[in-house]
Amino acid sequence: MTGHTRSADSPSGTQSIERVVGLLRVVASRGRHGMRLGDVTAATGLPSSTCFRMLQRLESEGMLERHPVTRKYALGPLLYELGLLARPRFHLAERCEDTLASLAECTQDTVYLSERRGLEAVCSARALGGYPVKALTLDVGIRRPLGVGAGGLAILCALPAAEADEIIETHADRYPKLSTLSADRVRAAVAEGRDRGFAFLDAAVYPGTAAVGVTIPTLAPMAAISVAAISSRLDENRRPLIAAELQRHALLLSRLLDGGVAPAAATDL
Amino acid sequence: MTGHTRSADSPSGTQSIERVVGLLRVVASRGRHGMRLGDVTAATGLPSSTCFRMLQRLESEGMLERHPVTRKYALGPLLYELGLLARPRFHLAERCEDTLASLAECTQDTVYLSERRGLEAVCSARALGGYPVKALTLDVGIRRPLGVGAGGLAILCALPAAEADEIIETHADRYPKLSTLSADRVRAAVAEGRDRGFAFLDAAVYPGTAAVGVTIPTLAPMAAISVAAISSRLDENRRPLIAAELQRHALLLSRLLDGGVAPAAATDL
DNA sequence: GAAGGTTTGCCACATCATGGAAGTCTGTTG
DNA sequence: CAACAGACTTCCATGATGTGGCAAACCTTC
Repeated sequence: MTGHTRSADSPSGTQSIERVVGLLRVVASRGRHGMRLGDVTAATGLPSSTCFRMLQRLESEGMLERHPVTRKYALGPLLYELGLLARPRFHLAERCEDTLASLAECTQDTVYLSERRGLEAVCSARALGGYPVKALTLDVGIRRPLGVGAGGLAILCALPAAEADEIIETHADRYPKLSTLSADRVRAAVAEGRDRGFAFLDAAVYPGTAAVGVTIPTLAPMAAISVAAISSRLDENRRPLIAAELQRHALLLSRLLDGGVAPAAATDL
Repeated sequence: MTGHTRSADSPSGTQSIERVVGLLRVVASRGRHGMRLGDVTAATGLPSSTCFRMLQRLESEGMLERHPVTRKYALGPLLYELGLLARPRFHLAERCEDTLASLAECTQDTVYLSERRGLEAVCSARALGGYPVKALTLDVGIRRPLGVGAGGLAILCALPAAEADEIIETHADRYPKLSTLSADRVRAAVAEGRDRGFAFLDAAVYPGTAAVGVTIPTLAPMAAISVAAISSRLDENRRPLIAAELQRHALLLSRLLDGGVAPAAATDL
């Protein structure tokens, strides 16, 4: 129970569900790569035997799937199928599609849409630019602690300082595991981001890549868009230009969306 | 624990996971309609207090979502997001797309692809024909007991008689809840289907609609395609023609797929 | 206003998950 | 090739954890 610490209140007997969902989220955090048993135990802090048993059962139920040779666990077919039925009524990603594409076209780089989910951000859409060296650091669906990645960082920047700090503190031990970041570096990046007006990270997860992010104004601290590229394409000169373009498009999105506001995202906070 | 009875062996301590997944599957069986608490307790046989607690927690985790006014539970956003990452490597639906479309075009009616998952069939793809009155009895992602629906029925027909009987017996009490069928009627339909060479159901789930189904030869009893329409379009005259067309396309699919065989589907049986 | 369905709470009980430790399988290293 | 280390799997006694029965407050709905 490292990362996914949530609503302090465990209303009543349901530890097991919390754990199950936690496991799924942990596995999801690695995307389609999958994780070995050891990785999972490390990430969750659960004893390996407990972990193994649960993963095993989740696999036999089809929620997970394990590569026979690598022995890595990945999200399974049942989840895919359930997902087909779960398409939310308010589908932010869908409504942003065109704007993201436009941003990708004018920056030539990779554009991401991130939505806040509790203490994490989930990448819910992606658009590719034309530049031949692409920073595909993230797949659609991957969730990471707020602060890892420019989108999540922008969300932190938009949050009340106290809340942001609390979140960073909660994730303190996860940052180093997933990135070159530390709680301190995240705090610093948030502070800089607040001053500057946009979030920026260089080589946070993958060396040689960087990203700029801003929140979507009307969606307050719940959603952000970001542009990722190789570091050389986000140097001091180009960075502000990209940020301006991001802000322009974020504003466009705000207008586009102003009718309906996302009710979904309110999982818990 | 009505329907989703599975692998007799509960290897070890994991009842809770079995239950959780069972709940999700139950909710999924109603598609995006959602179910009230009462429906869920009825479908699972679990005491309402237990059921309520679990559903509540699943909701707070984002796995489920409940309509604030209807109070119906439906699959939640987290499942959608996890589903994005779980797209299986062997994506049968994707490979069948064109063939299904062709079948829809030549029959003018609705075409479904069903895959066996344990004791159920999941609808994994759909193609619409041009005829203006469409039988959209099924959404992609919905899973139902084998025997409800022409696709699942065709799979039963392709199974060894003993196994099919066992499955039907297992579902005996679910059939009446989901359809106008009974275990006996399913058994009869399977027998007829075996003789006839294709599965046929009329007014099984929705009055006035009917469907014809056949399995995909090389995918043995794991996948089927079916055509659904209003009953009047599937009378004694047209039915064999449709069946022939189905068989032709099933054969096409077999050829198309013969390279790779579905390794995934082996959840459990 | 009565009837059904839902939500909360309570609590004794035993089931069920737990996790330490021991066994087995890798594939890695000397 | 042998022996090791690390990761994976199994086993089992223990007690924490979820369970489900009951009943009371609550809403809707008919």
